[in-house]
Amino acid sequence: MTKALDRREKQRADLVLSAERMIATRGLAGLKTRDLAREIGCANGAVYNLVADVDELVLRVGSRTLLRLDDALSAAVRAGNPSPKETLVRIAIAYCDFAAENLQLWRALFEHRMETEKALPDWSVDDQLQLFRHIYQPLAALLPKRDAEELGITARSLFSAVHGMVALGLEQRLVAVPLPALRKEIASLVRAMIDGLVAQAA
Amino acid sequence: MTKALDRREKQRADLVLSAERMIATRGLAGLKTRDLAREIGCANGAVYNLVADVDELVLRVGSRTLLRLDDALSAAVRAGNPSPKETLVRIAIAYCDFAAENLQLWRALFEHRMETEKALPDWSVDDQLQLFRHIYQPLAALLPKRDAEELGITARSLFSAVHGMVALGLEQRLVAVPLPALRKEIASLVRAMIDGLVAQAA
DNA sequence: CAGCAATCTTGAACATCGTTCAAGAAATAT
DNA sequence: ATATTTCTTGAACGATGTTCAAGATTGCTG
Repeated sequence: MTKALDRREKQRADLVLSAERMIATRGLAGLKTRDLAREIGCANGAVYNLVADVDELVLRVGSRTLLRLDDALSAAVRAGNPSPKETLVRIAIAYCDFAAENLQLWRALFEHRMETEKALPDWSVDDQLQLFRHIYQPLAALLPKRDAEELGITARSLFSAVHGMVALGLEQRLVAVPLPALRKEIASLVRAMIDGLVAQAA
Repeated sequence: MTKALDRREKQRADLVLSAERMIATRGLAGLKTRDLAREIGCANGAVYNLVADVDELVLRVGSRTLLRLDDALSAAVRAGNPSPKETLVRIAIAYCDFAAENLQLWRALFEHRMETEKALPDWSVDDQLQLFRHIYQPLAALLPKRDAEELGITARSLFSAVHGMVALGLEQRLVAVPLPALRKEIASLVRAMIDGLVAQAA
């Protein structure tokens, strides 16, 4: 009994890893159930014994990506002991670097939710909310007058603004921005946003 | 001779309009060639006499959306005669409002480019570059020391940041942000960015 | 260990797409 | 009026996500 379930569990893990590799190399659109089945050595129909549908699979891969992103941001904060302002700049740069290094997986995070209207499972929502905590703490130090709710909103806005710069910056279609230039732009605008916010608060 | 070409031209326009309606009501994923053919009264294969593929169709719809967006931003700038700073805030709010009012069509603008790897036709790229000019002028007034290239980069960064706030803010999945609250957040952060940029320049 | 029941796995089949193309219809030229 | 060119049609193709009845496997019991 447990033997069979263990095997299922292991095969499910294989499936998620295969899906992750496939998205990383061919993009979200390149994820095909038949190819996955071949890679993990089962019939294409068997994929649906491990996972309800591809949506769940993409969500599971997304969860892993968010976890690695969280690690990357944590590492950026941990290095050295800079001012709150420079910590926020580091987080922004780390976000940019992570997106650049994990381009397809990072894109899948945002491309996918657009397609489906189904509600996200709780574990997936939790993953996402965790990201803001990196921003919250340094922001609280910079804006001591703001209450928790205001800080939460501002943290989300800051994150969104940086996300936008990274998203459009890495979109090579329009104007190809070299990565170092993008990093500089982001650092500069993050500093401006913080300076502006602090000045407004005074 | 011209008779047939005229009819083609008219049917092509019908096709684009039908596609626009379909994207607006059902989203980009709800765009189906067979439904389009039925709506404009032709065989499904005939769609490919009017347009090379759905990509081109989506791009044509996108061009119309960008044109309307441009109009909306122009109108926002024209109203009253505010300071450069408040002009930039108005542009940001107008962008947010346009996205909210044209949610599916606006999303299609960014969802689509992610899927295809083909190079965009020139007319489509031109449309996009035009948007930055609204931001460029007030920014130049605020940052007289910067040269044209720096201003262009900063204008793009500002646009990207606002885009990010709108994109994640209208994504109802995570935390539902009421539109008025989103508008306030955007106005506040845009003012902060501008204040910060001006202070840095001094 | 044998036999039975429950469960899992399989791969063929289904529905839905975008896209193509040979054949027939229509328009134009002679 | 006829011939030639052009356009239109809708059936067919190849992919793809998903389902499901039938067969294989596993786990339990005497």
